[in-house]
Amino acid sequence: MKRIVSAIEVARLANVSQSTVSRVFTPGASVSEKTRQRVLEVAEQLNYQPNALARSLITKRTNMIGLAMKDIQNPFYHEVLGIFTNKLKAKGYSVLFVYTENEEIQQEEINHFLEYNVEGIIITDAMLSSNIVTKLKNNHIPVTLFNRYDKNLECNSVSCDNINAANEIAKYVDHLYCEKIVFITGKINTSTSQERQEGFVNYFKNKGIPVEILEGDYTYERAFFLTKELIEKDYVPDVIFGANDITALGALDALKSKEIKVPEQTMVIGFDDIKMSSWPNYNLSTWVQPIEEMVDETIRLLERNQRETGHKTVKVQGKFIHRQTTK
Amino acid sequence: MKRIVSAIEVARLANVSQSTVSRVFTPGASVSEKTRQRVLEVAEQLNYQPNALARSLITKRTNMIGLAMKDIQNPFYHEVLGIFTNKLKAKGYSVLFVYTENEEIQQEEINHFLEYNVEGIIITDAMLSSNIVTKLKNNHIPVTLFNRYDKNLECNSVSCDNINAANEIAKYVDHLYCEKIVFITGKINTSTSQERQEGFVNYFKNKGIPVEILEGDYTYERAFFLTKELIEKDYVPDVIFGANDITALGALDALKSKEIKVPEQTMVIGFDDIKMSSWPNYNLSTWVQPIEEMVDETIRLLERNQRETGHKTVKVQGKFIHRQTTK
DNA sequence: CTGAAAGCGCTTACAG
DNA sequence: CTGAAAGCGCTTACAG
Repeated sequence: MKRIVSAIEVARLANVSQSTVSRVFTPGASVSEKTRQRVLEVAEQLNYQPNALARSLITKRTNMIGLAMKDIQNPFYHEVLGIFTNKLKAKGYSVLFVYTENEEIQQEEINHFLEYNVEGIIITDAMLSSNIVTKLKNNHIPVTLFNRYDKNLECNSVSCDNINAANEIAKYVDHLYCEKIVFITGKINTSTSQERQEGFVNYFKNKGIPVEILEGDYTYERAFFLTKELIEKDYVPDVIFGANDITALGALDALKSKEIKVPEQTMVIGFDDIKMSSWPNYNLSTWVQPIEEMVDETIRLLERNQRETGHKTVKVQGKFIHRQTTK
Repeated sequence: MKRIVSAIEVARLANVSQSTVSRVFTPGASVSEKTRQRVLEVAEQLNYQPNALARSLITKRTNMIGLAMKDIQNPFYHEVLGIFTNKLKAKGYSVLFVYTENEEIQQEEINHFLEYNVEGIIITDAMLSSNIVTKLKNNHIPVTLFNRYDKNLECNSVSCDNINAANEIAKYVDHLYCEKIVFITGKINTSTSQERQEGFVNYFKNKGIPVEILEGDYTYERAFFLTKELIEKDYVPDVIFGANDITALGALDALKSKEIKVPEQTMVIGFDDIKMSSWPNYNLSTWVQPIEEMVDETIRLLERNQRETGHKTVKVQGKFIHRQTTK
């Protein structure tokens, strides 16, 4: 049904060899201007387009990057996705996209990437087993974890310096003389939630100030419920720090529904700076993850691995942005 | 640097021909159980994986679908993306993902898909020029517009029956005895906004009731601004119908910021039923687009075109869901 | 600057 | 059930 026009047909019509047609479509190859024009004309007329698959087979370069993503729920990752595809496109890569439902990427999804010979894999918001990392290493295909980190995994990782960020937030909260301090975690098995908790709680531990830890799961609904429950138990915190913005937004809405004044009675702080956080109705104070920078670093690590082996861990800083939910 | 293990190497080690190795990895091909086991073992040991590129070259099937998406801002499309990739994966397709910044998909993006010989293209939340549609038709590659429609374009289209939906909403509003009725449009050059406006406005036109049209652009910010402006001019509508949920949410927040009681003073209705609309703090009444059904239809149309030519337009119905922003 | 030829890693008639 | 061989559409030394 579908007939692919090949270089041979163009060659015949243009009265050149197939090699010459190929050269016309290979940047940098030497072809006389006259020949080039003729070939281009015929190609246009025949609707010819070089077959990337055949080309990849011989050049061993596919220009494809596998991108796996979880948690399509969190708007943060949509921004991430948009930036990744744009930057990757600008560098001439295509994106093979996989949406995964598990916290850990499955063998099946990785096989998929391998079959297509992707030149690199980016995993956002999910983890890999060390088995898979090893397998990938054997196949010499570089992997970068985006916004996740595991010191036992021998692969690249790019994330925010969560510990330091949470520490800064704690410092900020502390200078506001808060006593009743609440941290709502994200999914507790994620490095992001663990690190943010560590940075936040440790600061106060050193000062002998207790922090109430509530186990969330990075969803709005859970944070809403937890906060509501808190208020119903007559516990009105001075500040709630949510492990991400969605969490903080859930807490914020629960506070509002209970008619707690923000920031007067309770302050709320998030993490990510998703678009919604700056909506007039929320105006959430939060930690800005520098997505662009993180994406750039991720791509840089991947490209670096095309020349040399080994893996690197990159932590970017980001910054606190003060809006209306903190004093 | 990267060395691909080929079927030849497996064949040598397993003491069979390369053809046999190939057969082991071709479902339905006849191989003796004994041979199969031996080959599988060696393959495992060598970390062998059939090369999808080489396979595609000869079978003329790539199992790749090109998915182009705009407006990564609207959460509706994230849900769409998640469902598409899952359903496509379940059918054995890979997704080549492109994020586009223009309302109209560019030639460049399409070329990209063509080079990789995708078996079908899905365009969500964006349009195509008729030029490109023609080119695609010449290349026999089926296209389906998702949530967009243009009667002049000779390609498949799947969308909600927006006219009827908006008509139903109008009917609902009407039985509540509203007089001051506002419609906030989306991007005015989109079929979705146009159709929703048509269905809504025509109903009232027939009754001689005027509808105030405000030109939005499918963003929260714009809707917030327009609504705020309205209230500041002392015009408090009985109902605001936003062309999508994000628009309605912007209007809703503006109303709240002006301390207008919802739904008592002003009712608000959206379209899409994104996750946020059911957040406790919003509880937006809206029209549910049946995404799953729409995605299924889209894939069905694409697969249909592998057997027969021609194009179809599918309209699904969806339903109104009453929450707290309407009486 | 250009052509003939080898080869990338597969599938699939064809023959046995 | 299995192997030898042709061929998918390209790139790229090699030779001229």
